[in-house]
Order: sequence, then structure tokens, then C-alpha cells
Amino acid sequence: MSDYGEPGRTPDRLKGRPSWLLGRAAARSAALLREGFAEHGGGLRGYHYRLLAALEQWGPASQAELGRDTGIDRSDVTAALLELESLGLVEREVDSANRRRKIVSMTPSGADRLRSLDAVLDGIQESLLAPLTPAQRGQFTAILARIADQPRE
Amino acid sequence: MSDYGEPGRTPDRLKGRPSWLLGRAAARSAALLREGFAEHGGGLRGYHYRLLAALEQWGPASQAELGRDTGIDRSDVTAALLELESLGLVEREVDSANRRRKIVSMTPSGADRLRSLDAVLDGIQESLLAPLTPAQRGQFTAILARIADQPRE
DNA sequence: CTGATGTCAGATAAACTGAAATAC
DNA sequence: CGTATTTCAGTTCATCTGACATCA
Repeated sequence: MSDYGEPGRTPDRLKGRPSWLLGRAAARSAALLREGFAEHGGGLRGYHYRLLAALEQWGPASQAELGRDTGIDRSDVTAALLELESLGLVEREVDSANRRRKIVSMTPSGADRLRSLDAVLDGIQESLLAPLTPAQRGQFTAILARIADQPRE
Repeated sequence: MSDYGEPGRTPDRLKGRPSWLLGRAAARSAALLREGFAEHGGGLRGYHYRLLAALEQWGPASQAELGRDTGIDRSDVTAALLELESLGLVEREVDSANRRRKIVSMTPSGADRLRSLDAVLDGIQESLLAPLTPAQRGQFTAILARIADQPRE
């Protein structure tokens, strides 16, 4: 059980720290994502959405390319694609020009599913950003993009 | 290995999504935290910092209170405190007025350690926020606080 | 009895690691 | 040979769950 009764305070040392706040905010976002996907995602999770998004934007690609484009580790790409394939949302076939590769392509029903996941994400985003003004939402997105894009040194 | 070679692109569907960017930014922050703590934290991790921060601010408390104040599950509080105790950074004794409780207090060397962890965190924060202007840092912290403080409905 | 507390053993999800088989 | 691709098995870290004994 994670129900503690009263809400509790937060130490000042944590409250002022962006890295701490980032973690809390991301946890909230992740919880919303998990719930939303569990309820309306038909068994899919974030990894699946990311992969479908990449396939929709650039068309068929090898698994290694998908990993680079989505930031998902190659071993996790394999596992997630197996699941997508078993649901008929993607297809994989060996590249005849380079038989190490498997070319992954999205099926029509994969495209449908991607669109319905978009709607789920829109809802999640709305409740995540609810306390912000439109101007703040823009600032927030721009700032996050700068931080997320930093080279991993 | 998580080295993919070329960096790769990012699908537009992901780039514009605050919930995605939040996850990426938090991952960066978490990686910096892990590295920083592994290198200068003497075996401690985020949980330990949070607990020490609460103890420093409000003095001795029961484990359940610490859990509420830090957002750490009570079972994880138990484990983390055992580690802190074995390092001599906290002490625990049964509350004679309510023998279910254990009152946790920070030792002088725990206070020292907390201060050195603060320095580690300052460094992490600096590299996390490096690409932002001072004005953006303030905006960012304020916005994160609003999102993190939302009730968990 | 109920409810809070501390403890334990285990589950989960996201990310990463190391090594192997295969093909270029 | 060295390198890229896919796959498998296993690990880590933070978080959460369920159950239990203790005690107010």
C-alpha cells in the first residue's frame, strides 16, 4: 500500500531544486502515461508509441535506425517490435540488400492505432499542463527542449 | 553497450510533446545524479539525500513521518535508513511513548555528509541548467513547482 | 476491533550491459 | 580481420504491492 494518510511536508532543500522538481514532475507525467495507456492503449506502452511515431514519419526502417531515432536501446527495440508484430501493427522482413537488417514497416492498423494513441496523449498532456497558462506552456516546452537536446557529454 | 554511433533524428510527434520532453530531461537529470552520487556520494543515492534533508530540517522523526515528508514508500524508508544507520549517519531508537515507532535522528557525521551531498547536487544542477539563461532558470523552477505540486487526483 | 507502524519478500517498468550469432 | 545488426539473458534503480507482527 502506498497510502500514508496525511499528505506530509517537503524539505526546503528539495523544494528549491530543479533536479528534484524535474523528477517529481516526470513521475507525475509517467504515472499519467501509464494509467492512460493501461486504460486506452490496448496493452501498448511508451516504447510502442515512440516506435510507431518514427515509422509513421520516415517510413520503413531498420531496427537499429529506429533505436537511434527514438532513443530506445537496441535490445528493447527488439522486444517492443516483437510485441507490435504479434498485434499486427508492424511487419518485419529481412533486407535483401543487407541480410543483417530487418526492415520494419507499419501496417494500416498500426497507423490507426498510432492515431488513437495520439488522442490518449493529448488528454494526458492536458491534465499535466492544466495549472499552466498558455504562455507558460510555450516557455516550458521550449526550455525542456533545450535541456533534453543537450549532448550527453 | 548503449553506443549507437550516429545520434539519430527525433520524430516530430515526440519533439513537440511536453510529456516526452519531460521524460528525456528527467532521464538526463537522473543520469547526472547517478554519476555524481556514484563518484562523490560515497555509496549514497537520492533516497539517502532526501531522508537526510528531512531530518536536518525538522529534527528527529519517526520513519512513517519521514516517508510522508520525502515521498518515499515506507518499505523503502526502512531499507534506506538501515543503510544510513550502518554508515553511522543516523541513529534509530524505539519511542518509549509509542513503542511501534522508531525515532530517527541524524548524527554529526550525517550532517557533514548532507552538506557534501549539497555540493554534489549544486554541480549537477549547474550542468543540467547550463543551456538556460538566469531568467529561464527561474521560470523553469517555478513552472516545475506548479506541475509537481498538483494533487495526485 | 481499527488503525498506525515497521519490516519483509517480491513485482514492475524503463533503461542499460555483455555476449553471442550473423552478415557485411 | 573489424564492424554493424539483431537477439538473448541478465542487471540496475526507483517505485510500488501485499502481507505480516506489533502495539496504541
